[in-house]
Amino acid sequence: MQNPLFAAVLSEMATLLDLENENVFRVRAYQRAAQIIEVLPKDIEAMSKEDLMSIEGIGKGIADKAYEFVKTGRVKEHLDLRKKFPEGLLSLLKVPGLGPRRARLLYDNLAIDSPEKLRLAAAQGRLNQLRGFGKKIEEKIVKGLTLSEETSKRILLWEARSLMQGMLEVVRGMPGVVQAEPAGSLRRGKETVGDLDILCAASRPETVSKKFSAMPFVKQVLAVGPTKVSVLLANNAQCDLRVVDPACFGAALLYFTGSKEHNVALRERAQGLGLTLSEYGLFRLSDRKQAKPLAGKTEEDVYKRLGLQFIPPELRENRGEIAASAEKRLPDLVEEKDIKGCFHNHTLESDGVDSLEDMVKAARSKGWEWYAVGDHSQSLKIAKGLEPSRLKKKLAKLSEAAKKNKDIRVLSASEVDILNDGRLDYEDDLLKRLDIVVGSVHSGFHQPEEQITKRILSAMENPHVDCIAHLSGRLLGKREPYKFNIDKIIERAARTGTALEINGQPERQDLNDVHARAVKDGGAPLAANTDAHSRDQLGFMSLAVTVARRAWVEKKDLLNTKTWPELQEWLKSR
DNA sequence: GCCGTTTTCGGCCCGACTGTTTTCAGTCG
Repeated sequence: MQNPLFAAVLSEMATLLDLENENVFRVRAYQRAAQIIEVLPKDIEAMSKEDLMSIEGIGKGIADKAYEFVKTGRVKEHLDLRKKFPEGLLSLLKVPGLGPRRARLLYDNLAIDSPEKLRLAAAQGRLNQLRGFGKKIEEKIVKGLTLSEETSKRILLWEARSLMQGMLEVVRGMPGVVQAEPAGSLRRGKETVGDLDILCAASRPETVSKKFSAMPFVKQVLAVGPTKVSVLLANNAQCDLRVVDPACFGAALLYFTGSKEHNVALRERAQGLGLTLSEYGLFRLSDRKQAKPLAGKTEEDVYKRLGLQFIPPELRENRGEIAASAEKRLPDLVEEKDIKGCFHNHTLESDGVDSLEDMVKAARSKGWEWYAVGDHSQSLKIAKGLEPSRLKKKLAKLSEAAKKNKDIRVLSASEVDILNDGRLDYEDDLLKRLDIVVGSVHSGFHQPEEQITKRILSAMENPHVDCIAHLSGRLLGKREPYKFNIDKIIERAARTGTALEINGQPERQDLNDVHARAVKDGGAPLAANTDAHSRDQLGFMSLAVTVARRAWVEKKDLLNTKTWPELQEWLKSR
């Protein structure tokens, strides 16, 4: 899969062209193309130039470069551009407050091409000899240097949601606040969140923004105006609060939720209709003073006036949702209330912390109809994986639990390692006795793509294997995914009817949204699992469902929306 | 660089905040 690499090349070209002071629209075209390629479900290697050019935003220029990249592994113009600037200049652009114009000034006049040189020059007071660099800018950049080191880490969605909960309570309790909602990538359910965005409607905006910037949890105020505040929280997470009039809350929520690309596409659509859209509402272009909004109180109103179905926030990434909405063919996204059970959970027999009885009790209180409990297999020693003798004992315990719990069907399961050579960690006659077998890769992460792919493919060929867990093996912010061929795996999963898991652990969220959508489009079954290691972690189902929604997944696409009789039928058919 | 029931040339989303500026450029989302 060359797509991520080529996307990175395009993105860097955009930055370099920007440094060259190229036409901003040319720069934007490269940025846009990079974003498109990054989430393209099809491998560019397998696409013709015509295929590529049929995608909106990709023309002859980019298609030619894609062809060059696939063929030679590089793009000549990219290398030529790189020669013009030293490597460190690109890292300067990551400093908050430093964009291409100022970075170029620093480089041309003071030969500054790294954060270290910048810090030194600032300390020597050499910055303010430059035109446009006053004392304040200098201060801002020095602060930004430290800040970029501290805040470069994105927060996991799970953590961000719980932080947001607290902030919302505070904002909603402020005098004059009518309404407050989370916005930004958190509302869209992205796997990680760069900052926390809150939108609120209030009668007197300036008192809210003032009050907010003085809250005890605010460590530093980055910017404060009458309607917009940016602060750093105690944990170095950035939080933006925007205060608007209740009459335009919908337009503002739309704008503040993003994504940026979705908003741009919406505004372009508005223009085509002779309208203009901003956070203040939808207006006629002829209404210069924006005196009479056509829509703005709710998001639904704005979409409707643009001739669109309401688009759920999880889909707002400009990945075809606007066209689908215009043609009234948006998916009916799965919801957490549709979930009837879960395939992949652990108990204290291996590396969980709660007993089988407690896990079942927790599953029942979620209203599930069935629940599969499985621990790790013998090879995973670090997690106290079960040898065959212990597994057999556990099977007896499970059938006892199944007898005791009439209102929830307790199923026997195991998370079985796919060994380095592709064999499974238990013999077939033992696997046969389990209701659900979940196959996982927990070792050999550094094997070449072909070998890991082969292991997973051969596991799927085993008729006892029902589901493959956390396909990529990634841990967000800690471990990169190993290399595997997603197309081959999806094809095999569709043929063998093996489900691919959407794992709800906050660090995994694996499959990711792009892969999960490709699985759906490829006709293979999906299962949303908590991979819970404690009672509380059954809550991770909400994360798995969020990923599924971002992947355009409907109720019918997820195995664990099946009722117990439906699931029985599926198990029998395997 | 991309795109076209106004156009193959001339457009290309929209606004807030900041700082250094006497009217606006740069950055950010």
